[in-house]
Amino acid sequence: MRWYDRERRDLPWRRTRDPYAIWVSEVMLQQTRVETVEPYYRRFLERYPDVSSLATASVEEVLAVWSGLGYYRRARQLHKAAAQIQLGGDFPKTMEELQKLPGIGPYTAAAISSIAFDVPVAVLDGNVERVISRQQTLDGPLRSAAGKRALLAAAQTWIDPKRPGDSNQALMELGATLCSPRAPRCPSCPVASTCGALARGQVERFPQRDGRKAPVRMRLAAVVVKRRRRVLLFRRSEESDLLAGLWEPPVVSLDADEEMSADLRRRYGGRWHLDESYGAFRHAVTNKLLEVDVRGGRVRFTGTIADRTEAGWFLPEEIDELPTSGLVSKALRSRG
DNA sequence: CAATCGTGGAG
DNA sequence: TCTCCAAGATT
Repeated sequence: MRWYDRERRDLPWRRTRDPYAIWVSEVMLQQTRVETVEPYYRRFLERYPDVSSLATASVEEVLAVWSGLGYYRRARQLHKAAAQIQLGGDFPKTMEELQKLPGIGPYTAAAISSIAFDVPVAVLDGNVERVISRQQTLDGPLRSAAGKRALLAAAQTWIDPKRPGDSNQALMELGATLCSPRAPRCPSCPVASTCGALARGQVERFPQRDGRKAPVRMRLAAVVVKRRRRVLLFRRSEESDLLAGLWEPPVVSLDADEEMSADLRRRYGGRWHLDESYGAFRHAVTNKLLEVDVRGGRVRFTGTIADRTEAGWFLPEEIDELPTSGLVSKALRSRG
């Protein structure tokens, strides 16, 4: 705690104890770095300063403000939960109440509960997992339920009942700034003298890495079509597993040839041209549309335009108000 | 339990 | 350029 009081970063969500603000920050911080979250947090709270303003906004607008932050389900759930909170009256305080809200799991519930309401419950996030597993030399299967329980129990012993929120944040701060996954700064660590992994000279071996599946690589080309300052965008279907409901320019897979059956490739080849009306590519000869369905990394051909999503032409300043992915919002904003 | 959801920075 | 993975939740 002495180390934290001395070294803690001055972050916007550490300047408030408003449960709503803490909640927003915690959801944004899920799997997302502090530096990335900061500007989004400021913008979000400016636009939606309280539960009521968020609850009455449209999902579309909330998604637009969220554009570029990723994991868009979080924005939908935040919006949905705001409505639930407003109906319930008081802001939920306990782990149990908080976890009933969409988008709030064990970590976020403990974080809000301890930081905003002084409830002495430990959080278990990636940082705490790493710090504890190193300090206690817990090399077991961290992914298992039993492993999580052991870590949580250990984390709980670090909680200062007088300052639950700060002790949680201290552990996370340690993991984020010194006890990093790679190249940890052990010489500066306040608990170095008690660290089991350091004593063994095996800090970077903790926690045990889990075998990760190789990602599917896709080469995609986004085509920016401009006509009198306006840019062509189309809207992904709400049912899409990926970037559902978000706007984007026409996108085609550069690996389409590999996905095409040998037969189709022989007969139709790659003579596609952009169909501006539908934001897809139409084959020069067959008049078929090339629809890019990113689900499963597969490209499909469709013969109809019936299931095309909405399309439109937008001015650069209008794009800010649309729900888009980071690729679109950042690229189009910076390059017009 | 394991897969899935976006994006960006560090090493 | 490439790998790893971050203040996780959900199914």
